[in-house]
Amino acid sequence: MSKAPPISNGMKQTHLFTKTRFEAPKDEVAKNAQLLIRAGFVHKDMAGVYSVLPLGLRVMKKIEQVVRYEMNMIGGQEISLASLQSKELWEKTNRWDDAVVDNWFKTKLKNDTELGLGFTHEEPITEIMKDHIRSYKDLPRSAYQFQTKFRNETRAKSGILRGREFLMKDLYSFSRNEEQHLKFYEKVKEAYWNIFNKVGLGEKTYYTFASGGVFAKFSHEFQTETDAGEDVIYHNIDSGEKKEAINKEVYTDEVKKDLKVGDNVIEKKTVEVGNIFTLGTRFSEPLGLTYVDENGESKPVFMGSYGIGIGRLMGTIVEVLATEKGMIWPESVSPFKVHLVELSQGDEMLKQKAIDLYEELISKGIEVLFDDRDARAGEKFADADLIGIPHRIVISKKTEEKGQLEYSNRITSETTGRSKEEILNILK
RNA sequence: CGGGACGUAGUGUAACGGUAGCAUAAAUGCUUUGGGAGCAUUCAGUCCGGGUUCAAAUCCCGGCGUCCCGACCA
Repeated sequence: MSKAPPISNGMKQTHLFTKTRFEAPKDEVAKNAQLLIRAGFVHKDMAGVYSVLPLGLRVMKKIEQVVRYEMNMIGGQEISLASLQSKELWEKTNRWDDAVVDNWFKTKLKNDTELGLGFTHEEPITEIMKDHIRSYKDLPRSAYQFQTKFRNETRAKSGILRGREFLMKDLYSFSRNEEQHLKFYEKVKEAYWNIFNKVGLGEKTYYTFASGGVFAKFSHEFQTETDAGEDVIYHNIDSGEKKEAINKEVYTDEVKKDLKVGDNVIEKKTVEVGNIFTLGTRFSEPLGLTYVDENGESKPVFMGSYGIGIGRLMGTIVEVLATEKGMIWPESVSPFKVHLVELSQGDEMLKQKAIDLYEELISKGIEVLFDDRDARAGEKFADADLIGIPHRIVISKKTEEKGQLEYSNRITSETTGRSKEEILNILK
C-alpha cells in the first residue's frame, strides 16, 4: 500500500529555485567554479567558501553514496564526529600551537575556554576509540565520516578545489601492528580505485608516492591529471598499465632508485583527490590508545588515516569531463539520470504528454529533471548541455509527428529518434 | 604571508576630473517558436570611510573584499 512519495525522484525546473546564467562571474577563473556557478550548483559566499544548492547537493550526495558503499565494503563503520575541538586534546599531540599547525580556525566559549574547528580528526577519533578498544580481539577496526572540515588556508584558489570549508570523507583505521595495518591499507587502496573509477576519473588518476611522515617511508595520494591541479607528479612511462607516479615533493634520486623508476617519465599537473596515510603510533601513544595482546602486554594501536575531499572530487569531475558547452556527469554522480525536455510551445496536449512521461519515469524509479519551462528550444538545450545530465529525452511536435521521442546522450552527443520502450531500455 | 591586478544595476562591461551608458537578466504587452529570438515600455548601479576640488566612478589616504603568481598545504 504505502508507496514512497515519487516527488523525490523528480524535479520540475519551474519548481527548482536555482537559475542558470549565461556568463561566468568575473572573479572565477577556474572552470569548475565557473560552470558550477553558471549552472546553479553552488554559490560562492566568500573566498574559499561555497554553499551547495539543490543540483550540487544531489551530486555531492551521489558521490557520498559511491564512497560510502566502498567504505562499508571494506568494513568501515560510519560515524559523525564533532566539529568543535578541545584545546587540551590537541595539546597532547602537539598540534594545537599555531606554530605547528597554521591553519586552525580557533574560537572561544563564553567563559574564554579555547576551542578549535576541526581540520582533521585523528585526535578525537583516537580519544573515542580508547573507550572501545581493549584487546587484540578488538582489532582491526575502522570508522569513517563525511564531515565539514575547516582550514584557515592562507590562499583559497581554484574554485571549489581548495576551500576553507569543505566536505571530506575521512576514514581512520586501528590495527594491532604494521602487518595488520598494511592489509587494511591495501584494501583501502582498492576501494579508492573503485571510487575513482566509478566517478569517471579512473583513467586520469595516478597512485602516487608522496612524503610519508614518521612511520612510513611514503604516504600515497590519488592524483588526477588536470591543469587546475596544484601538484606535480612524475609517471613512469615504462610502467605500462600501472597507474603509478611519484610526487615532485619526494622525487629524488634515492626515491627513484627505491621505486626502480628510470628517467623515462612524464610530468603531469594533478590535483590530489585522495590520500592514504600510515600514522603508526603517532597519535595512539600520546593519547594512550592501547590494547592488550595475547601475552597480556599493553601495546599502542597502529593507525592509518584516509581522506577524500567530496567537494574537491565534484570539482575535479567538472574539470576533467566538462566541455565548453557545460558539464558532463557520469551516471553514478549525476544529479538526475535523465533530463526530460519538452518543447510543447503552447500545445496543451503535448505538454500533458510530457507530464505523463515525467510521472511514468518517476514511477519506474528513474530520477528525472523535467524542463517544463515555457522557454525557447535554444535556451533549453543550452541549459541542458550546461547542467550535464547524461541522458536527455526531448518531446516536441517534431517527435510527435514521427511517433517517437528523441534520445540524446550528453557524453557521446549521439541523438536519435526512439520509441519510449527503447529509451526505457537504455535507462535501465 | 610576500608580490601584482582589480572593485560601476542580479550578471558582464563602458565612461578625459564635468549628463553614470551599453548588453544581458527581470517585469508587462504583441509577434516568434528545434540551439541562448524581435519590437515597445519598465525596473535596476559607482564596495565602505575620510581627503583634494566649484565638481570625484575617475585623483590621494585608510579600511573591507575578490582574483592571479609565489610561499604554505602537517
